[in-house]
Amino acid sequence: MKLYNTLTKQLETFTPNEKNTVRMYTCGPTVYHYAHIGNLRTYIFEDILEKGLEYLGYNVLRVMNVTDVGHLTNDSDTGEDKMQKSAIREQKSVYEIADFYENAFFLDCNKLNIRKPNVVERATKHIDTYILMIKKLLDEGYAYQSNGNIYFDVSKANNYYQLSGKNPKDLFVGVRETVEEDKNKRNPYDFGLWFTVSKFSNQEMKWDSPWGVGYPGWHIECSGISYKFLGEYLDIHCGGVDNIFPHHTNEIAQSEAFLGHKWCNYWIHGEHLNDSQGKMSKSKGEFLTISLLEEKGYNPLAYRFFCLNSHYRNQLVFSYESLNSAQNAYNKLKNKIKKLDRTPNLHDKKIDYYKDKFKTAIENDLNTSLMITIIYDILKDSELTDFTKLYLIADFDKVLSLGLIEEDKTVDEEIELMIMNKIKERDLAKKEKNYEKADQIRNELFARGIKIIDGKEKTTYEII
RNA sequence: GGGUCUAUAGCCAAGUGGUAAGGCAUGGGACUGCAACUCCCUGAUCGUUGGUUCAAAUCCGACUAGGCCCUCCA
Repeated sequence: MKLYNTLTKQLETFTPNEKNTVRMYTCGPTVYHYAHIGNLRTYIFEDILEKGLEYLGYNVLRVMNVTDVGHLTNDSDTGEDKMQKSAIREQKSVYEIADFYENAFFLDCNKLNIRKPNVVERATKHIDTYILMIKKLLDEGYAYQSNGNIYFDVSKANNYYQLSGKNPKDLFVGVRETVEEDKNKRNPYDFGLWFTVSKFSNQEMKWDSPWGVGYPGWHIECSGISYKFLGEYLDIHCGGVDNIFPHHTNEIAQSEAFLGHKWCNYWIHGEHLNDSQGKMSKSKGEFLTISLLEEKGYNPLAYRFFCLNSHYRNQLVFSYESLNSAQNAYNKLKNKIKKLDRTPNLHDKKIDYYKDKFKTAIENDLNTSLMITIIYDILKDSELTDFTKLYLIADFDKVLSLGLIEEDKTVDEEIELMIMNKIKERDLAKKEKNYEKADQIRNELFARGIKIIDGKEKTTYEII
């Protein structure tokens, strides 16, 4: 399996620390608002990675955090905590907000067939672990206390700039003016591990610590949760590209300083979904959520299909034109699969051939577009029986999770009889060239979710 | 300014040195009373420009355009 590693900036053959087990950590959502479809693109990619690894025979242990504390809001409103801000906006406690949006997040994931990771942990539930880590970092000189807060000293870290590819000499150039300099830091890239002096007024979430009552820095939660649930050695860490710096960079610094050795071997990042203006955000343009797409008549899985048609490391531009095209293609594809004959008749001559092709696509840095093409190839292959086609597609859909194989919709006999009578009636009307009546029957059935299909030999129907 | 990524038909997109997958849309045809569904046919020399090579969309350089990051972000 080849994956692009941000750490080394190249495609690498993936080898986990433990032979058949993959320890994988993925940064989760900050639950202060609904996720937009751009956020969800990253979770789709991670879902494919997890399932792809499983398809190749690995046992994947996946952990994800849910951030329910302490992130700043976007740059238009300075010095407010996102959770706090939502709490004020919605007049709920920060914990109620977190519960609500965490739930909403997993509902969205569910609609997109994104499987929930084995372990999902709230940031606020592991304060003791962060304190333990920070203590050690202080003891070993990686961190320092300054004016009530604890900071990580970036100059003590090995290869601090490796992941982001930044050059420390260019530190100050171009740093945004809106960012207020924290005078307590020794080095401008130093980052907070624990705050007792809050930038926010009425910070609601606070915990006791050896350094006073306060709250953890943003980066320590992922290092802490990963350490607690996956141990000292991590195989894969994922997230969106925007996390490369500073979040993941800082995670590496603090985790490796704490552990005293290399922590994670593969850093895999998903590119963004953009709109015509550039990066999608919650504060700009239309706030695109899965629910909004549903309201507009789109199937969430058509959005998944849209994402899978491109590569996770390519920026993808969202437009309704593209989504329409994806939904069209998705429906047609499902339609073709629905028409396959389900009579058991396995003919396995080419099963391995297609499975190998599919594996190769996974191994090629998750080439999802190619995976979908293989489905089309199978459908067109006249050497395969329908049953074999269904078997293969179902097998591949374990990774793609596009809901390609639907359960047979059974119709009870009474209704079936009714439909057949209607069809007979309509055929008669057609024979008599009474098209008005024929169309009326067709419309009537359609309104009840029954679609008439006029074939060459006979008329059939389909339940929609 | 520094870093990083990208540039393939109307749109999405694969391609990792040997003469351009796939999908959507368009147009034509078959089927139909009409329509829908379905089926068949239909399109590009790969941003520009140098170079390496027997051979480049694929490697290297320059240029152009664009995205993202530079302590909020998937």
